[in-house]
Parts: sequence; C-alpha cells; structure tokens
Amino acid sequence: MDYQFKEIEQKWQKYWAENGTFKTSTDQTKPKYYVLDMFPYPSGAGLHVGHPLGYIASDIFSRYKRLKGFNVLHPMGYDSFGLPAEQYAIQTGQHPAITTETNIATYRRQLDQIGFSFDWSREVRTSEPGYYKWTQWVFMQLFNSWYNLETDRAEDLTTLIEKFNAGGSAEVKAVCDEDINTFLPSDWATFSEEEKQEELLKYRLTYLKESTVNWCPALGTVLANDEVKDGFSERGGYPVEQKKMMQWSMRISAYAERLLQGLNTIDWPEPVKEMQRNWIGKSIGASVKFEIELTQKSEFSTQNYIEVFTTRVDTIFGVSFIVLAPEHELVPALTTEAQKQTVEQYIAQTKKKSELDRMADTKTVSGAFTGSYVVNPVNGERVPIWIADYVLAGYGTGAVMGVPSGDQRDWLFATHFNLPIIQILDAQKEMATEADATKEGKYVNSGFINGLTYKEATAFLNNWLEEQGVGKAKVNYRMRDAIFGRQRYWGEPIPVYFKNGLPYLIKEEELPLVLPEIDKYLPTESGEPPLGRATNWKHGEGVYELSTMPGWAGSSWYWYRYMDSQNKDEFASKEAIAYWKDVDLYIGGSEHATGHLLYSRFWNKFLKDLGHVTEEEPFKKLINQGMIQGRSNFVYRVVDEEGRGTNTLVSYGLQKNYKTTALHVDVNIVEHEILNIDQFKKFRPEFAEAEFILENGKYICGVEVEKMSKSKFNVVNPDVLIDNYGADTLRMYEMFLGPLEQSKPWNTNGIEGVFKFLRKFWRLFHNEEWQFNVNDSIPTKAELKALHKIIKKVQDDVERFSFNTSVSSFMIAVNELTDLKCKNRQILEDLVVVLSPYAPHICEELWSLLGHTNLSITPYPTFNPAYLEENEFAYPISVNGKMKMNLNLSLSLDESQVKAAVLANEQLQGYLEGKELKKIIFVKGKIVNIVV
RNA sequence: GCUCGGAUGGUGGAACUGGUAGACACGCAGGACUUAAAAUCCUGUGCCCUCAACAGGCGUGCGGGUUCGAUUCCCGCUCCGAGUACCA
Repeated sequence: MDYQFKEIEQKWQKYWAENGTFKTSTDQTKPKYYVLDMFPYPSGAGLHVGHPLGYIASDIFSRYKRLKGFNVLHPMGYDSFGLPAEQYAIQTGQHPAITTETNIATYRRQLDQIGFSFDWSREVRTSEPGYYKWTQWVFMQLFNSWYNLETDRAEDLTTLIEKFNAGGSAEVKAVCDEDINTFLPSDWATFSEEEKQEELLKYRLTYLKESTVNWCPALGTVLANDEVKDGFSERGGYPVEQKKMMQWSMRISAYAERLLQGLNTIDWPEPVKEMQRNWIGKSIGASVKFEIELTQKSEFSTQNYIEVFTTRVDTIFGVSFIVLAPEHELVPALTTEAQKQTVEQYIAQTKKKSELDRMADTKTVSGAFTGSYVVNPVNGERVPIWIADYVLAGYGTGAVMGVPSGDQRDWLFATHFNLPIIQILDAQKEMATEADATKEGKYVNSGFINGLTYKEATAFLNNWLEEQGVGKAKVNYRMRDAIFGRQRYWGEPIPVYFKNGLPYLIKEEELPLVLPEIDKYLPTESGEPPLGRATNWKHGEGVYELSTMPGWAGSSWYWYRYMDSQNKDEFASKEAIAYWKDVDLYIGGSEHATGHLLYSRFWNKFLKDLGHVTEEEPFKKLINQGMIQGRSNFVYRVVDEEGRGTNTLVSYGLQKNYKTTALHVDVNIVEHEILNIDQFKKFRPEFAEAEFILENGKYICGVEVEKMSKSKFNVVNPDVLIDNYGADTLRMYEMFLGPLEQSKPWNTNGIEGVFKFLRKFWRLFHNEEWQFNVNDSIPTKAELKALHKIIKKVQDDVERFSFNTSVSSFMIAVNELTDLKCKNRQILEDLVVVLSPYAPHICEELWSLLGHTNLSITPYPTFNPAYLEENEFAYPISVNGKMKMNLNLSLSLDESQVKAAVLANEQLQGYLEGKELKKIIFVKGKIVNIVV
C-alpha cells in the first residue's frame, strides 16, 4: 500500500499511549535532560496552526536527546486559571471549571493527534486543588520569610524575631517597607501581639500594604505592571487607572540585583535578557539631601529636606533648580501663599491629563514655581523649587536636581522658564541649543571639585556627601514590587484570614484552601470581590481574604511539579528535585519576557534560599519561537457610482480599473491565491449569483499579513491539515517554514512538497507492487556517503536548533538514495532513526516493518567522517578572484606538488602569459584562488 | 528618542568560522505516461544582451572601506519589524 498516513498515525499514537512509551522516571544510569514548553492557557478557540510550532521543535529535540542516550523529561500541562473562562462565566453563568475542562479536552485531542512524546502521566493543571495547594504553600513560605541583606538571601521570620529580641531594629539590615519603626529589644518585648504583627508585615516577602495600583474598572480588578500596555489592560484592552488600595504584594525588589546578575549565567536570547535588564532598571548614582530654606522650615515637622536621586552627582555645582513630581508629598507645604494658585492650577491640569496624554506629550515644557527654595549643600546657593510632570512620582525619590548644562530635559525646562544655565566642564560646548551630557574635560565653576575629572569628582563627592551626612552613593532600581492580589473569582484563594484587621496564615494542614462555590461571578453589591458572595468563607472568627492570586502565581513554579506531579506530601520530592534539577531547554514566546520569566526566576531564587530547590536559575537555555501570523486573502467587490457594492467581483490584477472594496475571504478556499469560486459561493451565499471578472480564467485574490483571527477568516486549523496530509507532514512543514525563532506568516502553499517527500521516503522501502522490500546487500560507497551526510547534518542542525535546514537535507538524502535505487537494510535502518524525531509515526511503522522495536530509545547512528572523504576533485578555481577554471587535482598532493601541477596546466599557462604566480590560496586543502 | 533584530529570485528560505550566492521547497513553463483527469516522473527557471548556442555583463537594501576573494568583517546611510519610553 502507498503511504497511508491516517492508519499509521492512529496506530502508533494508540501504541504509545497503551505502552506508556514516553513515561519517564528518575534513572540514575542516564544523564537527565529536561525539555519544557510554556504550558498553554486552554482557550475556547482551540489550537491554531501557530500554537504547535514551539511544541514541535521541543518534541524533535526531546526525541533526538532520547536517541542520544539521555533520560528526557518532556511534560505538558495547562495554565488553567485565567480571565477568559471567568468572563465567559459572567456572561453565561457556567462555572469556569466546566469551561476549562471542555477546553482542555479539545486541546488534548488536538495535541494528541500531532504525535508529541509528552509524558502525560505528569500532567499538571494550575486550577486543580491538588496543584494549587502548593501554590498556596509557596505563598505561605513567602509570608513567613524576610530578606536579610547581610546574608543576601531570604530567611525564615524566626531569624528576624531573634534579631529584634537581641538588638532591636538596629540589628536588622533588610529589604522592607520604608515606614518601619526603630525600636530597642526592650521596646519589642513590650509590643502587643498586634503591634508585632503589624511591624513584621513590613518585612515579609509577601505583604499587605496600601499602595498605588493599576485598577481596571471594566475587569473589576487590579493588574500588575506587566499586564498593562500603554494605559490599557493587556487582556481585553480596557482602560486602566491609578488607584490607592490595600493590596498584597511580592517583595521581588529584594531580588533585583540577583535577578540582574543571574542573567549573565544563563543561555537566553539577548533581547529577552535586555528586556529584563531594562525592567529591573538598575542605575548607579547618589541620593542627595537639599535642605529646605529656613523661612519655610517651621511648616515641616518630620522632614526639612528634599532628597533627590541623581546619576550625575558630579554636576551638582550646576544645579539651578529642583523639580518635584506634582504628586510629591511635600508640595502643599512648600507652596507659598503667593504661588498657591499657580501651583494648584498646575496640579489640576496634570491630573486631567491621562497617562496616555502624558506619555504622548513629551515635547511641551510645563511646570510651576512653588515659591520656596532649598540650599545646595556643596556651595550654599539658594535654589528654587519647581514642580513639573516630567518628574515621575514613582521613580527614585520623586524629585530631581535640575542641571540644565548636563541634561537635555533640564535644559529645556531652564530655557523655557529662564533659569540660569551653568557650565560645569571646560570641555562642554556652547549650550545655546542643547545640553551637553558628555563627561569629558575638567570641572569649572564647581568649587572644590574644580580641575578634577568625571571619575575623580564622582568618587570625591560621594565621599564628601556621606561625611557631611547629606547624601551617599546609591543604587536605584526601577523594578517595583509586584501586586499579588486580583479581585476575581477564577484564581487561587490566598491562604490567609483576617483577625482585627491583620492577616494570619491558615495552618499547613488546612491546605488546600479550596475555591468556594458562588452564585454569580461578579463583585458583591458593596463592591467586594466575587469571593465576598461565598457563604461561610470564614476561618473560625476570622474572614478569609477575598482576593485571589494573579495569573502568574501558578506558572511561577510549575516546572518543579512536573518532576513529581502526584506527590501529596511535598510540591516535589527532594529526590526528584535532586535528579531533574532545572530545565535544560525552555521553549516559548518572548511575550513573557518581563512577566512569567521574571516571576519564575524570583520564586526559584526564593525556594533556593529556603533550601527547597538546588539551582539558582530555573531555565538554563531559553528559545523564543517566532509568532505565526495570519495571511489573509481578499476579494474585490466593485462599487458603483453611488458607492454601493455591486454583485461583481474583480480579480486582484484588474482591480485598479474599478472602484472596489476589499473583503476578507476564507483562506481555506484559496490555493496559491486562486479562489475556488464554487466554494466561495457557498461561503458567501449573498454572492451565489455573483459575476466574476477573471484574469487568465482565474480569480486571483489579494494577500495581506495580519494577526490570525476568526474575524479575518485567516485561521488555519491544524486538524484540517492533519486530515489531509497527516501529522508527520504537518510537523515537518511547520519546521520547514523557516527559522524557529523568526516570526512569519503562515502559508499552506508549500505543504505538498513535504508530503511528497514522505511518500518518496515510504517508497524507498517498497517495490512497485507496494510490498515491503529491503535487502541485505553490502552498502555502496555512494549510499554510505548519502547516509553519513544526513547523520552529520541532522546532528549539527538539531544541536543549533536549525530544524528548517534539516528538513531540506532529508529531502536531498532521500532523493539521492532513490536515484541510487538503494534498498539496503543497514542504510535504511539508520535513516529511519535519524528521521524519527521529525516524523515519528512513519518511522515507527517502517521500524517495525524492519523487524525492530523501541525506536524511541534506539541509539542515534554514529557519524563516520571517513565516508565523506573524497580524493579527486574537479572544482573551479578562480584567478585573482575573477576567472574560473576546472583543474583536476588530487587532494593528497602537498602544496609544492599542487604548485607544480598548476604551473604545468596549459589552460593556466595561456592565462598567465609569463606573469609570475604569486600565491595559491588553500581552503580546507583545496585551492580556491591563484594570485598572479 | 533609545535598545535589539532584519533586508538575498515571482514566493518561503539556504550559504555553520569570509572561499562556486540562490541549496531545498513552492510557483511557473515545457515534456513523458493517460481517452482524459488525478497521481508520478523528466527538463528548464536570478536579471540583462542573444533566434539560439557559446561567451559575456550585472547581481545579496544604498554609498564607501578592508581583503587575492565580502551575503558574511568595518564605517556611513535608507527602509521594515519588535521592545521600551520624560527613569533623573
């Protein structure tokens, strides 16, 4: 029989499932290799052709590694908490768990028919209580921990309390809230239980705090910074506003430096690392306190200075003004009676501007003078205090020192408001049109640092400021703590209850805290989160937390659960973690660069600090597969004089002769841009009687690359392709499409080529009557050469994730062996093994026809370079990089023999015409060029 | 604005450390088989000049450079894509 892909694929998928072929266990005799895909959120739309791209690549790699003798962990699961299921529940009343279950079933069916080698016995679902029990458990560990700067790691809260008992707050160097109290051990002892809890909350790695949050009214929840894009929610695109709320946060800022340093130790794409570096946003500089001028001092009870953060402390003699963010807490007190109206007007004006306006409008200079002054600590100069919205409340201290000569924004501000511009470096150019931020030259107009260079001045000033107690060198990070609560239903309950307004953890034995049933998935009438509707959502006297965890909670540790997914006593056993350690290869989209991938690194480092895991970084190597875009097809409807659509459609090439409107047409009824008119009439019944203006007898459609979406009729469903060509063809074609990491539009046009290849491959093993036919002859040189070329090529390609080029090489190899009429068993066996990661079903079938079993763990054939060696060559040689001629030369000749042979060559002699032969250029023992 | 990535035939793309640019596939054209179609196979296919062959010229976004030799390295630009954005 010819290649019957359906039969073969069903047969082997069933076989793999029944025999547990890809079930993995810890095997100390083999080296481990952990290949992980970013697990999907099971959306209702099912998989489109873009989703499996990364899974296919990771599957090829996993299968290849198994052949290479590794014990491969390659699991799959679902990130099954999330907004869409909940939005659907709000609309229909159907429980999100049911929606999720249905969607997962679809995903599973679609994944299964592609023939992945996942170990499904390890499947995880983040919305299962058996799983989220451990997400809650991690939360509890974070709640019970603090970050000790002296040991530079997280520690259990008991060590903090010990320090409080021993030396009071002075003993402690921690990453904590700013408003901590200072107290002696004796004070601590007198604190009430409530007071102690309140103080400890400021140190916990997950803590409750009043903070400004991104509030999305349409979704009725807060969002993390990475879930907001340009002032709109990432999911749904609803407007987001700033709001002050009591919120759970994760003290990820404690790990800023380690998260930054860790990037140097992992093999990730540079753009992702760069994004994380920017997100962490480390800047090295100094904080400086500017004392507020005496006249206003009386108004300040707690603070009589303004603290600024600068990366250019060396420019401090050039300060001609101070700018505060309009929201800065000292603004009301600093504003003088005379300036009150101006300032209040300005604040009102900036408040009106939305986040978006403020971002778009970076050119207009605006600001207001408060009427107050500070004193520059280095020279005693009076410096006016302004407010302006180019200073952000959320970064640094919300205040900057204005140095117009060295900073372009300060320059614009100074120019606009006529403030002095002071030259500070002798090498600075004229500052008539812009600031000069270069650090060259020696300082001038700069008091005691005159004559120093940038490096000297910075070091000197940092010291000086610290000695005077008015400043110090400081490192600032842009990364904020991550908001950890969502006012939604479909997420992990936070294992906390409240007593006297303070949070307490439930006991570990009480885990999991199971999500309660509620009547409606909406906030309560009083505006509480949906969990407020649950009856008896109480812990003894206390009420449980009503927020749930954000979407990223469950995905921040899931790779550990795969190591031991059924464990009821631990999130994973010590033995499993010691064996599997970390993820060797992680494949997924780059859209998670500053979300999931950062939070996962954070939790991993935390778990390491507590000794629960062994590695500092969770994902050794990361690959971002490119996005598959949609490729839309269009038909062109002719529009009449009045602009109404007619019943006539004109082919793409002729449309410029008419007035037309473009209409999306289902890509599945277009092949090579030629419209299938019969199917089109069914697709759009209103065009059943339409007239078609054709070119060369065909209707040609227009093409555009857009996002894949139902409304654009450009979604290609893998099910259809598998039905027509089989999973092996789909797998190879997805790889053939182009480099894995490159984004590209999907185009089904070339799939025939891959299908033809698989059929040819099948035929290598059969005679004309479709009988299985291989022989035991001795392989010829040519056959061995073809085989070893492909062994080497695939090995090299897979190791560098260049899967597209191997597909081409397979085609060449099969063409060569077909031409050689190769039926040799030895050759074909090795070929099957080499191809099997790419096209596992057909290879399993042929492997069994060859009389073998256990293809998935058969050793990868050993490459023997001897088969590729050649002795005689006829190859072109250029002279002076120009002319080309063929010389038959033996590669075994040494250099002088080659020279003699070249000189003796008649053709060359004619060309040389007595000119001297200067140089012969060899590459890999071959002459490539002769210089005369 | 900044950072990163990219630009190669009609199309997707190949060329791994500079060494025959365009592999492989699609498409197109022609042919074989067939009553016909499908399937399969064969041939051609970067552009220009040429009836054609031979030969030649031009060719990897643009302009320079290094080199015996550049798609590859360096400098300067143009365009496209992604991320980020008043971060002091």
